[in-house]
Amino acid sequence: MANEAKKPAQEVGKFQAIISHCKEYGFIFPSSEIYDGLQAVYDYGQMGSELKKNIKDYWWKSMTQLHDNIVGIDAAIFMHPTTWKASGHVDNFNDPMIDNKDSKKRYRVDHLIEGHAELLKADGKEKEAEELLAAMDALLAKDDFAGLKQLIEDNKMVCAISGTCNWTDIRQFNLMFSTEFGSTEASEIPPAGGGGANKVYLRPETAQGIFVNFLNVQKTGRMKVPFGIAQIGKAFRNEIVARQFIFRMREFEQMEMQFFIRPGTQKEWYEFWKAERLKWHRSLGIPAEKYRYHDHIKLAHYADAACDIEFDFPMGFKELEGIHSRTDFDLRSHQEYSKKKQQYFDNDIDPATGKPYGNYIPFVIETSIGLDRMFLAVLSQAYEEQDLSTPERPDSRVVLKLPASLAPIKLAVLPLTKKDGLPEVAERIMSDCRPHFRCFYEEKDSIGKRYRRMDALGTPFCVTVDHQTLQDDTVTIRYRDTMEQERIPIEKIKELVMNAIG
RNA sequence: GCGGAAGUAGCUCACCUGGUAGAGCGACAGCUUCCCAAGCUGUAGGUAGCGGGUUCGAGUCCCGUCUUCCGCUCCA
Repeated sequence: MANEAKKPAQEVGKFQAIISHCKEYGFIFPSSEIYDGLQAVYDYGQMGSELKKNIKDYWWKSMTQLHDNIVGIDAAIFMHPTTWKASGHVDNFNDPMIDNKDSKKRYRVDHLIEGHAELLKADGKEKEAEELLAAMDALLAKDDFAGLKQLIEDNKMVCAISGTCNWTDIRQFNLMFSTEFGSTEASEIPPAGGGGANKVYLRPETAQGIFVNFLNVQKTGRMKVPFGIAQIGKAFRNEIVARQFIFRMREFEQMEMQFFIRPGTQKEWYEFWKAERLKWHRSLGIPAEKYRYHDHIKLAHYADAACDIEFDFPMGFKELEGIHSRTDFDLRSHQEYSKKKQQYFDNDIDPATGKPYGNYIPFVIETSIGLDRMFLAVLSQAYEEQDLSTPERPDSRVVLKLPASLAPIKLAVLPLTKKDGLPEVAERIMSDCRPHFRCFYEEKDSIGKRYRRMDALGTPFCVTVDHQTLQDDTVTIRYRDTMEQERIPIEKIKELVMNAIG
């Protein structure tokens, strides 16, 4: 990843301010806060859960409703343990680590040993290098950490920084959280199919729920390639360093879509979804310069092309969404492990041969966006501290310029005073609008104070009922972003808000 | 994981050299106010992160621990 210039202190301050704002106005709370919190876990509050849900709905609708060839599913978080063998998560993401006690530098054990093997080769000791790597593979396969440490010490492998051979014991870094399946602990009952048979994982990505249901959906939905399956759901990953608020959490939510295509067409579909996804982001009205692509050079084990859509967060440009060309890796792997064919029969005529394309394992283009990251992107883009001071007196406001379609509350209904029959009129407006979108009624405090409170929550519209309303059935509508207001008939309110929220 | 800083009311902070906690904002109830916060009255809210030690007495000194933030490291 390209190195970013450090954000100025002002931006760091803005990030802090956003975090505080989130807590103070009921968007996001630290998990289990009364017990000092749980590292890298957060709860969404009364406002945050609305905003989050609106982002979800916006994505879901644009993916499924607006694409005839994409359907949604909601797969379970628990999956058969073999799923994660097939996906490569068990083998590829369980990295034994070792620390040098002098330099405090941490290494992946395999990287350390492979590095040493390279040195041997450079010395012309090809045979020794091969033997070393073979010994490592054998020990890794057995999870023999003591043996691996012995191997490192026997070969006098030293830390590049400290130059010493003073190592800690080897520890395992587990990407996935695991738990016990069944009501009895594993130790009390004999494992059904070998050791650890009762161990299940909390899924580290939602994608596998889609892959294992590929044929279910294709057949029951009579889907024809190319088609997509979308899913929104929780995923869980142990993070080495989990920080930066909701940007990197241990429990997070993904919005993924796997698009199944004819082999050989992956390049064009990859480009298609790359462009399509950026279009989606821009449709929210966020400026284009806040986004950029970042192509991956080093690819994950399942991909033949990958890029991120990065967003200019308060702490710099960071990954928001990934678009990956996953080849047929996942379906092919599931076919091998499950012994169930994961093929699709394509009846379309191949112009090259004049015959149907026939049976094949589809290739896959994945779009995967972090819902929590999207939340943070939307919020940090919307957050603004404004200085409204006049020569007479200082004044300021905090406003969330959220897209109206995403705002937790769409309309505030405010009687100018709480007597003279104004609340009764306001209540009528509430009853009229409540079924259609989220409204908020407030009669306490001065009108200005109420406007500012709504600004802080990102409410795009406030209507105020005053004495003139009693005469001519009009109200003042006040716009959040411009703070301008105008007079409109009561019967126009609903229509105006509905148009704005799409 | 390493280094640095910080943890006192919902928020921002004060209490200097140890004597059983204060302010502003916010919240709530009311008054006032007829269109953009900080007008008036009243009320609620803290065993000073947690544990231990020193002391007649600790928010204040010492040790430990947890959490958060900043930097470095690491990372799919």
